[in-house]
Amino acid sequence: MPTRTSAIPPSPPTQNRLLAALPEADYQRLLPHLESVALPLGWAVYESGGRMDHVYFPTDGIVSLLYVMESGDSAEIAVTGTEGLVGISLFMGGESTTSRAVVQSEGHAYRLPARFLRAEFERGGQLQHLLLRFTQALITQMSQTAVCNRLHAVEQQLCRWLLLSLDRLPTNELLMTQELIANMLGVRREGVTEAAGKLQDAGLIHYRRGHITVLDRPGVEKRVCECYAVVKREADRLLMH
Amino acid sequence: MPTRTSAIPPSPPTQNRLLAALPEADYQRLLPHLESVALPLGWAVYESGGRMDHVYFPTDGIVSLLYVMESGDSAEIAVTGTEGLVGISLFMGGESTTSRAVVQSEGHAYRLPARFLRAEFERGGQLQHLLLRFTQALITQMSQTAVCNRLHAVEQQLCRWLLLSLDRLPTNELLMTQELIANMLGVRREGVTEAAGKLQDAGLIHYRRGHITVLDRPGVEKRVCECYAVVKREADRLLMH
DNA sequence: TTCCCTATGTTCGGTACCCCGCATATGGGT
DNA sequence: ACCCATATGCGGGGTACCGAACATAGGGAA
Repeated sequence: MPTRTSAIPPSPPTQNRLLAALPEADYQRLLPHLESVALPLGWAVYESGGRMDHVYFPTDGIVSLLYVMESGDSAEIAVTGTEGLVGISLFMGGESTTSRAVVQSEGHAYRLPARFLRAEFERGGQLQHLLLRFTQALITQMSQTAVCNRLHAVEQQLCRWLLLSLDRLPTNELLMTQELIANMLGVRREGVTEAAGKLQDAGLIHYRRGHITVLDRPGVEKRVCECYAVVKREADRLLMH
Repeated sequence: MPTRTSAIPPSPPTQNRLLAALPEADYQRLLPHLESVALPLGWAVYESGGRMDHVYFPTDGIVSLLYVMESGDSAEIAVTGTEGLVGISLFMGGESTTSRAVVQSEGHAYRLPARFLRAEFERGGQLQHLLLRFTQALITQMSQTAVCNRLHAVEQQLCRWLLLSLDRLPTNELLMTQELIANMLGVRREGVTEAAGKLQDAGLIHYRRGHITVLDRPGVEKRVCECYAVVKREADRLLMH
């Protein structure tokens, strides 16, 4: 998994919005320490409770934060793409988290050694500011996931998931099986099949064996619960630079 | 609601574990700016999206963070007591959050003006460190709430809720109606009645009109899902001073 | 003490989702 | 071009929870 090279070519660090928002001086200080890495589909950027040596700033692709129960059941907690980073516990002070980070859509990232990030964070400037605001956006996403999991139907959650994914991709096509989506949403695969079938019947999406294409985004937005808008609006507010 | 004084007498600031963990110099600097306030049952410490002027460090009582949907349905996202504070968005940089903070069990807090907290946070010392570690513990709690809401039965969630509340109270008795618990858990009141009935039949708890007493805590711990232990362990790890 | 508000108990039908098993078919690899 | 791993479709039976409506009873206020 880690050796295979990705089909998508690497991008400059500034394609990550956090890195792009840094003042030039800060950016130049980080630059020599940024290492380009591929994010192959399915790769676990970090495991639950595991030691973390780097933070990852994606320049494309999507990383899911999810929790895996003892039983093997899992559920997604939040997603990150180019708007953020993976590894907040390194500057939050915990060194590890209870969740797992898995590449949901392949891409690339620039990674920074933990001690270096911490040193920069301690300076307390714009980088710290940006990282904390991103963390708050992530908190909003987690909160809304909790609420949505409790109160909304699978079909609405699928819509939310599709839109959150689309927001982090250059195309309107996702490479993703219904089985994997089920793992993310924490429901049975058949539940996803049924919900996706309804959306397809309504002409909103089209899917075939591991590919999902959103044909009518406004239509999906009409079916999604308010959770999507809450997360989106808050992310825009907090990450607007 | 805000004018009624609480039945419980105030406590020194150091009864809040974050304040107690501060180095003496930092604590002395904060002390003149700490203002004692009552946390009456049901009071909204802050509203969703509302302006926040203070952070609150509880010395007793419990504050719930919850989200209220457009429909009026609500669900709890996390709880805080003496181990933490209410108002993380003030130092995270967002100034407001999408959730609401409500006093679930009456008590007291010391509050600190926002600008003062920010100034102290910018110093980057132990206070910053403590606040960020607490925030990560809160993130763990939110994540686990999301997972638990998706995968576990109401009875298990009730057990989790009872234990998280007990951990923040000096007694084993909660003043709380089933209706309010239902709002927290995001389920119908009848669902709580049924789950609580089972626990009472098993001799684990006893309840009467707005009072719940946990008689057999180990018994409740045997019925709870793993979510409680995950949250507890992570909180202990992160907040151990 | 009495009254009445409100917390709790109970029931009924409906539905969304689960669990299990198996059928079908797609499309990448050889 | 073929094969086969695997993605998707479909069914039946079960259960947990919902929604609404109503009965009962506890206990604070007068």
